[in-house]
Amino acid sequence: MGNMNLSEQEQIRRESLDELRKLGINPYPAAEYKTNVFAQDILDNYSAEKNNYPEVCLAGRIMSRRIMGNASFAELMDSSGRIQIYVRRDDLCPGEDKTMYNIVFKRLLDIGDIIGVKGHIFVTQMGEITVHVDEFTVLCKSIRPLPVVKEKDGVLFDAVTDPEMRYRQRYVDLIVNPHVRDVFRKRSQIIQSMRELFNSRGYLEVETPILQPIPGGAAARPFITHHNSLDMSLYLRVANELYLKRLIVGGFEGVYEFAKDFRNEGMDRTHNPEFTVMEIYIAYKDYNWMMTFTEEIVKKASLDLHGKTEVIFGENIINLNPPFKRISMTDAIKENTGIDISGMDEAGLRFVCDKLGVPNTPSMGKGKLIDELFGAKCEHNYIQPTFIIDYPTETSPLTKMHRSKPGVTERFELMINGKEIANAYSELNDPIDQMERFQDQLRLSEKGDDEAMFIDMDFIRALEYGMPPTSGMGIGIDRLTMMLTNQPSIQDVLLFPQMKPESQKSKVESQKEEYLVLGIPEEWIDPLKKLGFTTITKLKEIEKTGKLANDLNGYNKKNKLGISGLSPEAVEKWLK
RNA sequence: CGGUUCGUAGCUCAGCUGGUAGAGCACGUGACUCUUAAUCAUGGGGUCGAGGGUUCGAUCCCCUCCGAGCCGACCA
Repeated sequence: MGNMNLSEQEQIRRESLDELRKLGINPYPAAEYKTNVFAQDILDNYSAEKNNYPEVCLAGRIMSRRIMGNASFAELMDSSGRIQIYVRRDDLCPGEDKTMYNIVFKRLLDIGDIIGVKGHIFVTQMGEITVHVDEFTVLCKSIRPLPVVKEKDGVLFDAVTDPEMRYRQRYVDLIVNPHVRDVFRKRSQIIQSMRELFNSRGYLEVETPILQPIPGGAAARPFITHHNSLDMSLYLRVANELYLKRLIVGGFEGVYEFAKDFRNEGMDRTHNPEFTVMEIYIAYKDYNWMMTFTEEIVKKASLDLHGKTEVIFGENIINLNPPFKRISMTDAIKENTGIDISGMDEAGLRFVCDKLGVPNTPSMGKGKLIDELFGAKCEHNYIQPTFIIDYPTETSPLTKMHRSKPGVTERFELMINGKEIANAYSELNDPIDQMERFQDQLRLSEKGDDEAMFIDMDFIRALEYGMPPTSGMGIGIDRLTMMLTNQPSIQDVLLFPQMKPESQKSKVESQKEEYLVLGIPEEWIDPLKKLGFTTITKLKEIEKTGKLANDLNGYNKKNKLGISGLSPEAVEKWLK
């Protein structure tokens, strides 16, 4: 008896699994399978004259099959790519016993199965480099049918594009959409490129706490968790900034961390609750130096990835060749709105916001209003890389005051494609100023700003011992990857983007006897279950017996079951 | 959180004014020793996202819920 919950194809594959075992073939062998080549190597380097691949051994997943009488073709996909294989019955089975071809290869293997093959290379009449298989080994039987994607002349047929399937079952996405694997290889290359640069400068890669007693370093709603033995709340970090600066206090010249941060905010095309940021802090530097360094980081990443500094993003071509434009926030607002806000007080700024239709609330102070203005009217216009510099003091509580301009701080954000990619400061190292800024944040919080920062007294204590002048920078790895791989959604650069859980269907079913007891004829039990009445409880809930009789008769007719018809009265008796 | 579109076979999708669903691929069986979106013949496969309402009858109309996408709000 097959399992009711399995599809026909799944049942057939499980039967194949059993048959393999009966033939003495372990469908999930334990032993190492030694390969000596990847598919792409062969395709790139094979030469018929040199016969440079006399004996190959490779392993991969069967992606397509073209079965003929006594010889077949299939495609094998390994981590490098796909290669065609050719299996001929009399080569595979030189003796009398043709089981391995006739039964195992033709009948028991399926698309999705993983096998290893040994053989030699030849070129078909159609000119395709192909592995002529002398021997194959079953390495893993797949019992769930894989979506079949076909391709001709570069055009895909039946490609899996449903985002829900792609993100929930990323493993399937990675199997059937090779370009997806490529995006994640590039993501890794970007991180590698940055790490190489930092290490070559002698900066130290470190790890700092993810579970923090105070969620400092950024203004964002945190996730809260609980530590049982300490019996205290802990927060998942929203940033690692304050810990990295403690390490600069401790005497390291430069420290960096590729960090997962967590923010309990909304999700959209550029936001995921957990995301990756690279933060770096370097002693004796300022934000001007850091701008140049940031240019170098971005340029190198692009060169390492593409060999050039121009990248295509959507409809735009972005030029990542330094120097990038630098413009102060005030000038940016002037450039985009024609309004010069320099020297304006809170009331003046609020008037400007209202005039331009920028939403604002009474709890917003000067800095916040400027920020809103920039976010609503300017940010999206900076497609080419642009450093926006000199942010208002109020919204930059960890940043040093500007050396000459009053009311602003030495801070920059790098905008590319209208989105923030990086954020950096000349770090505030005056402990008394820092304490006052924290207290300002506390006052904002009391005024109703739920994004204001917490006060971290231990961080103040560290600054009191003295932190050298330092510049720090954080760069959003997800967004940088999006930009460099031309992906419009953050979900496309995260292997496992956050999703709501799938609802689990209950699989409880009533037994046959329970139906019989009610006087339901045996032949009607299956139709009842098929119509959704998998439990007696569900059946008892029905009120219109006429409809049920109608449904059952309809099912009988449709499926040509040949059961004699039911009257509504008979059905009514079951449910009395 | 609001607006909007969507959810049908393993996959990609049709489905008319409401009458219990079709195709291609995939799968089963048979044929075929260079195929490649293999081909030819033939067959099976569906609680039409879940629940409720209207109706003699709902994949279709109405309501609620679940999940997804897009747009907006929020997220400096």
